[in-house]
Amino acid sequence: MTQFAVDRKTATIEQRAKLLRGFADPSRLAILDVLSEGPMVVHELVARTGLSQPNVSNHLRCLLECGLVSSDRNGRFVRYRISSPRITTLLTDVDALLDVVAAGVEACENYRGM
Amino acid sequence: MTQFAVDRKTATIEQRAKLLRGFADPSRLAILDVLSEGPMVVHELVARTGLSQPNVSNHLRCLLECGLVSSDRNGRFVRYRISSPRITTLLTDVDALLDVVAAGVEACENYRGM
DNA sequence: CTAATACATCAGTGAGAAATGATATGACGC
DNA sequence: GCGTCATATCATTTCTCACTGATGTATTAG
Repeated sequence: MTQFAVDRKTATIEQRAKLLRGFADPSRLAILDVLSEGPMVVHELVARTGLSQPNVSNHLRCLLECGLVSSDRNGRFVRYRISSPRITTLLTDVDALLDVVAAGVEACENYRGM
Repeated sequence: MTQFAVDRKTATIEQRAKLLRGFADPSRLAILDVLSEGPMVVHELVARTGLSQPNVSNHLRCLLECGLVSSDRNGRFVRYRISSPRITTLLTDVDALLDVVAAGVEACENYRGM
């Protein structure tokens, strides 16, 4: 039974990893952070994040395909917004966890140096 | 003020990305998933996850440095456990978000195929 | 003291994604 | 129609990380 439980969850572990990869990038986190203040068009996101325009567009496409943001076109402008409040909840919990493990994360040598 | 808020958060965006990278790997998620059932020694984790022993040790070191797990030695055995209930909360939120965006995540072509 | 077990570390390799620059599409003003 | 602005796509380069296999260290048994 325990073994079966592992097998059953293994299927969704790949999904979890894929979803978390969607979040685990400074550029996308910056975009989501700005979008948490409200819907915004692309050139505003470019200005607010300091990222290049193609870069922002690429990340937005990624976030859009994954369903993390939604968009609606108005003339030349495309406005993006966070698609679900559960995303905000998740990011809030990340910050809550960082309150506990921030020092350890800072010290962790395994990932690209900050 | 808004600009300052962005600057203030920019510092922690790197932390968030780094923390989320710690989660965004199938092997580490599998380890955390098994550990959510209770503390366990390394060779049990190896058996339960099907990963190689050096691989498990490497990921455990990563998780340990980041403060996501803690360990205590007992003779030849080292027992690992999840360090904070907030980690479980976070993983629960991931599953809750997947309930909404699972289809989009599946369809997303940007990351490594499953 | 020797061997075996449990775990950790290291170097090398390969896959994959992030950023950039150039370019393409699409909509509006003139 | 023409130029321009807003956004999207593409190709290339670079960098990073996950896995493997071999080896190192610690602890217990005999």
